[in-house]
Amino acid sequence: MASTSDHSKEHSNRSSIKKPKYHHGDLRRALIQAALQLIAERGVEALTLREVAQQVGVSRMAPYRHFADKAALLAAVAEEGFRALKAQLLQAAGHLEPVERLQAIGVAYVDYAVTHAAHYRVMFGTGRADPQSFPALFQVAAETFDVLVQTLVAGQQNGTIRATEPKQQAQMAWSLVHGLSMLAIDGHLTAVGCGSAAELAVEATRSLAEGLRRQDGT
Amino acid sequence: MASTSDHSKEHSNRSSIKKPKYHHGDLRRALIQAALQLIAERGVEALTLREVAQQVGVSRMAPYRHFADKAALLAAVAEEGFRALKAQLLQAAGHLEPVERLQAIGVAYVDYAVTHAAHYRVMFGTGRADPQSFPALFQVAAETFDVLVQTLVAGQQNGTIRATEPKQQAQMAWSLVHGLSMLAIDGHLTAVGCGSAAELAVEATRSLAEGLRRQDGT
DNA sequence: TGACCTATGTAGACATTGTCAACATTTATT
DNA sequence: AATAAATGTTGACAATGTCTACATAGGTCA
Repeated sequence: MASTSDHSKEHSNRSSIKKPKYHHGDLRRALIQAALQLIAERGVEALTLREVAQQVGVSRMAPYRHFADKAALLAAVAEEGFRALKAQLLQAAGHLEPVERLQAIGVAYVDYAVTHAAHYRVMFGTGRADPQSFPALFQVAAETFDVLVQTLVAGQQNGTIRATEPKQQAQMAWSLVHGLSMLAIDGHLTAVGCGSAAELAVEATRSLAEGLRRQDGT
Repeated sequence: MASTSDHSKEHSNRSSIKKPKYHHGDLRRALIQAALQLIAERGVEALTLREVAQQVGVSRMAPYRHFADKAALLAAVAEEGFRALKAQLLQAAGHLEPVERLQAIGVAYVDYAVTHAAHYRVMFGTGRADPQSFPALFQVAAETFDVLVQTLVAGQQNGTIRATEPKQQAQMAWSLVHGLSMLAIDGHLTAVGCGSAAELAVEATRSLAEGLRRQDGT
C-alpha cells in the first residue's frame, strides 16, 4: 500500500483525503480537535488518551511526542476554548458603546458557555493546577478577561461607567457570567425553573450594567 | 488472634480505641469522612476508592455495600458539603435585616468556598450528572439556594428590596458568589492581583445588595 | 550521493484503578 | 437453634496512563 503514496507529499495538509503516512503532518492540532470532539460527545470524564489517538489513527503513545501527559492535552484544549471564547466576545462587542457592549459581552459569554458546555467545563477544570504549569493557558485566559477590562476602561473614559477600579469591576462582572454559566451547565438553574439561562443572562447583565453605570452622585 | 477480641463488643462506637471488628458500625459515615480528608489533602482527581477503603481500615470492595460506585460516594461528599454550607449561611444570616443579611450571606458563601476549596469543587463537580441520579444532592443544594430566596422574599415584604421575581434575584446573587468562588479557587483572580477574594466578596455583595435595594422609582 | 542526527511514531510491559463474582461472617428474625 | 439479610473479604479482569526500547522519516552535511 506504499506504492500509491509516491506523489502524495506535494502538499501536506491541503489534501482533503488523508493518507496513512508514518508522519502525520500536524498531529498536535489533530489530537486537540479529536479530543474536543470526544469531550463534546461524552464529557471530559470519559475522555481517554488512547481513544483520542485511535480517533486520529495513530498509536497510543504518539500523543506523548506532543504533550507531556493527559493533563497537558487538556490544557491545550482549554487554551483553544479560551481563544474561541475571546473571539466570540470580541465579535459580540462590535462597535457598541461601552455600556451596551458590556451587556453584549455578558450575554455572548453565557451563550458560549452553554453552547459549548463540555468544552467550557474543561476550560475551568484544569484550574486547580498551578499557573506555572501551563503559562499559555493562563495567558489567553487573562487576554479574555482583558476584553472585559478594556470595555470598562472605555466606559470610564466615556464617562458612562462609574470610576472605581476597573479590574475589580471586571472581576465582579466575570464572576457573574462565569457563575451563571456554570450553574446553568450543571443544571442548578433549570431545577428552580424560572427562565432559560439566556434570559437570565440578559437580565443579569442588564442589572450589572445598571449597577456600574455612572449615576449623578459618582 | 481472635482470642483477644472476646469482650470487645460492650459498646460499638463509643470506645475511643477502634478494634478491628468485622462489622465497622458506621462505615458509610466513615467513608465519607475519609474521602473528605483525602480530597482536602490531594484533590478530587487523586482520590481513589481503594485508598478511601484502606484509610478506614476496610477491604477495597466494602464501600460498594454503601455506595453504588465512586460517583455515588462523591455525590454523598458533595451532599455533606452543601449541608455544611447551608449551616454556615444560616449562621452568618443571624438576626440581621434582609439587606445586611444578604451581604453577610454572600461573604459567608465565598468564605466557605475558598476555605474548603477542594470540597467545594466536589460539590459542583458532580453536576453534569442528571439530577435524577442523586436526588438528595439536588435537594440539599436547593435548600441552600432557598436560604437566599427567603432572604430576598423577606426583603421584599420588608419593602427594602426591589419587588421583582425573588427567584431570579436569587439566581443572580448565587451566580455572583458562585462565580467569584470558583474563579478564586482556580487562581484566576489572584492572577490579576487586585485584592483578596474575601475583599472582592465584600465589595461584590455590597454592589449586589445596592442593585437589589429598593430605590425611589421601583 | 550516502552517512548520520533528530523528530516522530510504534509495540511491549507494568502498576493502578474501578468493579464483577463468589465466598465468609456477623446480625437479625423466626 | 435455624435461617435469612446485611455486611465485609479475596480473586480476577479489563481499561488506562505511562515507562522503555525500538523503528522510521526527513533534513543536514561530508
